[in-house]
Amino acid sequence: MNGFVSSFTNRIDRKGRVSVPAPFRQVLARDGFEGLYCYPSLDFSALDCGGHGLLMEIERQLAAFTPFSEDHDLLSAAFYGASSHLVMDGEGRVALTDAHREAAGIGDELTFVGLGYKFQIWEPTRFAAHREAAQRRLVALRRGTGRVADPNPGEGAS
Amino acid sequence: MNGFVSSFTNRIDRKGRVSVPAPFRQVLARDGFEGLYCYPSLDFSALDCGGHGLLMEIERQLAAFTPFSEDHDLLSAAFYGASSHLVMDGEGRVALTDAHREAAGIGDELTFVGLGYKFQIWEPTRFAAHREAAQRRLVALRRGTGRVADPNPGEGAS
DNA sequence: TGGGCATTCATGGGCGTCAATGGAATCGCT
DNA sequence: AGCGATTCCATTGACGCCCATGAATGCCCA
Repeated sequence: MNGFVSSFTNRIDRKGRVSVPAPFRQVLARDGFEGLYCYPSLDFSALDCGGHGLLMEIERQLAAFTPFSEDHDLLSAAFYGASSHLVMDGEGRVALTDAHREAAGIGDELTFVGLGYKFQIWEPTRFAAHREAAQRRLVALRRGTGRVADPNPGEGAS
Repeated sequence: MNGFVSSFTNRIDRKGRVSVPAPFRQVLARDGFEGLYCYPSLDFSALDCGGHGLLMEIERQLAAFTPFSEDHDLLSAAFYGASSHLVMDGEGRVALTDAHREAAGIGDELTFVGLGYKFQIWEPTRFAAHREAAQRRLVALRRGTGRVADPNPGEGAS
């Protein structure tokens, strides 16, 4: 297991800096990525972040379109154009761009959320709502497949 | 037999630590997992815990969705985002996160419940109720299916 | 077979280290 | 020199690591 796991909430100081959680820094270091790759999510009001693993995944997606085609260039613009390469200071902090902070509706606090091959940055309140939605969706999906027999279908969940 | 079996109730000290039952530690050691993987159950107000076996099960489920799809990110958030990799100290203790303790309604005591390939962590009172419900349902199921001819259908089980 | 001994475990606490955070100092560019 | 941006240092709180205690269990031997 060497992906991004768990979630952490950190504060942004008045200079716009925020500490990247130490476990995530370790994953990035193992990944060999200097700093942090980051762009607004296409699906949520959050930021997608990662290192080489994420970049490779993006390129893999782009490879599905013929180079120099209009679609390819459009996608490239969407990904690369809106993304930035954040560098960490000696203490492992980064400064988000204003555009990114706006895109995610972030004030003076944010939540790092591990998603395995990448992680997301959320405004904490929005993430709380998002997580609930995610769990409901997961339960619905699993009920649909009926893969796992539930020993106690009547009892409440959290 | 090398799964998680039986249940144990331990106390949480004022530093938030709790001893993982020695038998469970041995199972994890045999599994080769350093520490303990843990996330809130989707069905109950409890925590699901385990080692490599549990992680592989999660990855297997996520693999059914293409990366970057909305569902994939949702599921990742529900699993990885809500989970944590707890490391044990020299005495085999772990510290639950506040979020996890809240999710399971845990105060200063908790119950480890072996489920074979994984185990759960419950607030002791809630688990007592859960176990009763489970037994009632088991009896009902057996009556309904009539799977094995029961010479004494009126008497209780176990 | 009963008592004593050794070991394992759960639990409590002290202490050093690291991470998160805040602020000062320095550098670079104009 | 002025201003923003980057680098460096200080504080504080959390966490990991270590040792002590005490209870319970299993083992050995008389």
